[in-house]
This record gives sequence, structure tokens and C-alpha cells, in this order.
Amino acid sequence: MARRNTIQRSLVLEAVNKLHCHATADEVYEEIIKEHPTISKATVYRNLNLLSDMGEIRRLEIPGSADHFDHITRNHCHVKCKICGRVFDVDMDFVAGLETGIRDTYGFDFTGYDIIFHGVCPECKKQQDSLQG
Amino acid sequence: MARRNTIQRSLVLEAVNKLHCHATADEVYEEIIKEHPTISKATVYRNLNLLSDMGEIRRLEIPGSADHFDHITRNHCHVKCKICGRVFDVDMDFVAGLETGIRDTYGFDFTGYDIIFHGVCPECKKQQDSLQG
DNA sequence: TTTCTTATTGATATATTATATCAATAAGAA
DNA sequence: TTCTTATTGATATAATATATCAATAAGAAA
Repeated sequence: MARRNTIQRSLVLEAVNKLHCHATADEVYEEIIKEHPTISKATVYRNLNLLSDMGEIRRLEIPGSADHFDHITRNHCHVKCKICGRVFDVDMDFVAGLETGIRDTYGFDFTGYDIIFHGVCPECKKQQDSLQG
Repeated sequence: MARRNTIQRSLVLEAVNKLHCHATADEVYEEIIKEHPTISKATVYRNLNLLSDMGEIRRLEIPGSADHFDHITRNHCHVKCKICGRVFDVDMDFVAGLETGIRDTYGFDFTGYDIIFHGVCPECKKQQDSLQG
């Protein structure tokens, strides 16, 4: 049952930390095979799950997209551009304690929440504006 | 280009309204084929998309689950039970105007947000308690 | 060091959700 | 009734992720 340290696991952690902008499993895989072309994608998925469970990295579930993985930093939430699909950080100081407001209201045990904002990122907005005149 | 009324489209709308508890495409399909076994699943998906675009129903994207579809009611957000995976309604009066707080902070055009709370529903909590003594 | 147990890997199959393709059908205008 | 084409049904395909399983290797034990 004891966890074993493997090269593959440290490569996955290293890649997530290096990419650090909420990389997808596939992006992590692509990053690793640059230097270590023999790693299996299944191994990348497995270790992303393991590292998430261990609390070494954070899984970010994006509706309609693949899961993203982030190194652990201060609390923030995310906004997904509906044009290009990229995900950006948003400070979340102002939503702190959001779940405490409903904790007592329902029979539910709340363990957390995901907030995904939708919008159009500055870059895509610029592109749209230039297209429409 | 003009939209045509089809039996299939009205069946999909009818099923969503009947199930009304954030049914998945598959659940909508299963509901319809009880009476109309010849409808294609592709048609169900297509009409769920169309009806969402038309504003007749609401698409609810759940991280890690299939999209759910809801008839339009007053604003509410959702909480997903991490045990059974079911999705429940939550009043969202207290989070109204959430995105206005960040609208000016970034170069982003915010169009909305999804909040998915996580937790354990009363039923699963009860089951857990009885297992653990 | 060598042996041994089994966690982990790589490769691949499978599952799930959803869209793309395309000939056949049918809604609704002409 | 005829005609155009939106829509359908069937199926292929895509994207994301897990399951399976024999082979490998981490790390404890001898």
C-alpha cells in the first residue's frame, strides 16, 4: 500500500509546476514527452489524479472542457473565455465565505464550490471589435 | 434558414419540462423513447442545443458530469452530491450580482458564471452515518 | 547485495459524452 | 401539389478519461 516514488510521478508534478497556468492532462503530457518520449498518457492521468488526492496539485474542473491542473497557490477562481476557451485567474477575495451563507440552510454538507465565470477575454474582444468595424 | 416545428423538437421540450429536475440528454432520450422509440439520440442532442440557443430551456454544465437541461424558472444555482452525483437546486439570491464586483477589475467582458457547490446530500450523509456507526 | 513483494508502468481497450457526416425524410412556402 | 431545404436517423468520429493486464521496477526484507 505504501506509495512509491517514481520518475514519472515527479515528471508530472514538475510539468504542472512549470506550466502552472492550469494545464490540461494533454498539455502536461505534451510537455513531458519533449524530454521523456516514452511516458504513457495513462500514467500522466494516473499521477495527476494521485497528486490531486495527495494535495500536491489542484484539479480544476471546467464545464465543457477537460480538467485543468494547477500548482497550489492562494485562492482564486477562474474565468473561461467563450471564444478561445482559455482559462484565466480571477481574485476571489470578494467571494470568500460564499458557502457559509447556505451551510445552515440545507441538509447538505457543503465541502466547497467551483465558480467558473464566462466571458470574452481582452484579446478575443479586440479581435471581435476589429472584425465588426 | 427558417426554423421548422417538428414532432421531435416538441417531444424534447416536453420531456425536459416533465422531468424538470435537470435531466441529462440521456435521461431525456430515455424518457422520450418510452412512447416514441424511433427517435434518434442525435436528434435529442441537436434539439437540446437548439432549445438552449432559443432560450426555451437552460443548459447546466456540471464539471465531471454530462450537461443537464432544465426548464426555465427563477434564478438558482446547483449543488452536486459527491457521493451519488445527483444535482440539487440552491437559492441564489445571496450571490446575485456576483459578477458585477469584478466587471471593472479586468479587461474581461463577463457574461455570466456557473457556481457548482460540492457536498454530500442528506440521503448519502444518512447512509454514511449508518455505515460508520 | 540479492531476493521478493507489489505498486506502478506502458499499451491498449473501453466508457462516456457529444459532435460531424450524409443520404432520406418531411415541414411549410410557393 | 410541387419544391426547397431544415431536420431526421443512423452511424462514424472526436475528446476526455478510466479499466485491464502483463511487464517493470521501487523499496523492504533477507
